[in-house]
Amino acid sequence: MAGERLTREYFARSVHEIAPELIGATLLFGGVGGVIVEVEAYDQDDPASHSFRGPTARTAAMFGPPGHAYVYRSYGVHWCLNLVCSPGERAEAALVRALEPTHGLEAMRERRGVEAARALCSGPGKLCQALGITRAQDGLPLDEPPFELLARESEPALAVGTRIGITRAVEQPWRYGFAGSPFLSRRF
DNA sequence: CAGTGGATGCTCT
DNA sequence: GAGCATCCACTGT
Repeated sequence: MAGERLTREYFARSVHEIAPELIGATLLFGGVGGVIVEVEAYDQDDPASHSFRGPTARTAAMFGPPGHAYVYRSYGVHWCLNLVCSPGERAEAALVRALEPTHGLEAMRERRGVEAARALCSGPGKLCQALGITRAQDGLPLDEPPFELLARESEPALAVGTRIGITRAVEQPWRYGFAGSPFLSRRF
C-alpha cells in the first residue's frame, strides 16, 4: 500500500500536479494516520487561497520551502493541515481534508472521542484532532519524523469536484478524492 | 435526511 | 469589527 517517502524535492512543483497524486498516499504523524482520500489545491492566484494577498505572519510557512507543513486555525476551533507545494517562487498548498485511518486507530478514538472509523478523519479539522496536529507543527518538514509521507503504489480511481467551505472562486474544480471511499468529508 | 445556528480565536481591514 | 479552507447539536420533515 505504501511506497517510497515523498521528499521536499517532490513538492517543488505545481500543486495542480501534486494534489491529484496525493490521493492514495499515506500520511502519518507520530505513527498515527492513514491513506489520504481527499485534498484541495490552493494556488497564489486563487482568491480563496491564504497566499493570495501575499505573505503574513500566519501564512509564513506557505511562503517557505515546499515539502513542509502549513497549519492554521479554522473558525477559532479547529486546526487544518496543508502540504506546501511550490513551483519556483509561487506559494501553493494542498489542504488535506480526509484520511482513511489505518495506523493508530485507538489513539485517534481517544483524541476524537468517537468510535466509528469513518468519523475519525473525515474532515480537515477532524484529522488534525485525530493525529494531534496543532500550530506546533506549522513549518515542520514532511520528510522527517514525526511526519512520514509515503507515495501510493497504485493509482486509485479519482473523483474531482468543487471545493468545500469557501466563498470565493467557488467554481474551481480543485477538490480531489478517492472515488467511492466511505472516508470522505462529503460525497462528490 | 436537510437545513440552521452557535462556539470560538485569531488575522487582517 | 468582520469574516473565516469547521464541526456538532439541534430542529423539522
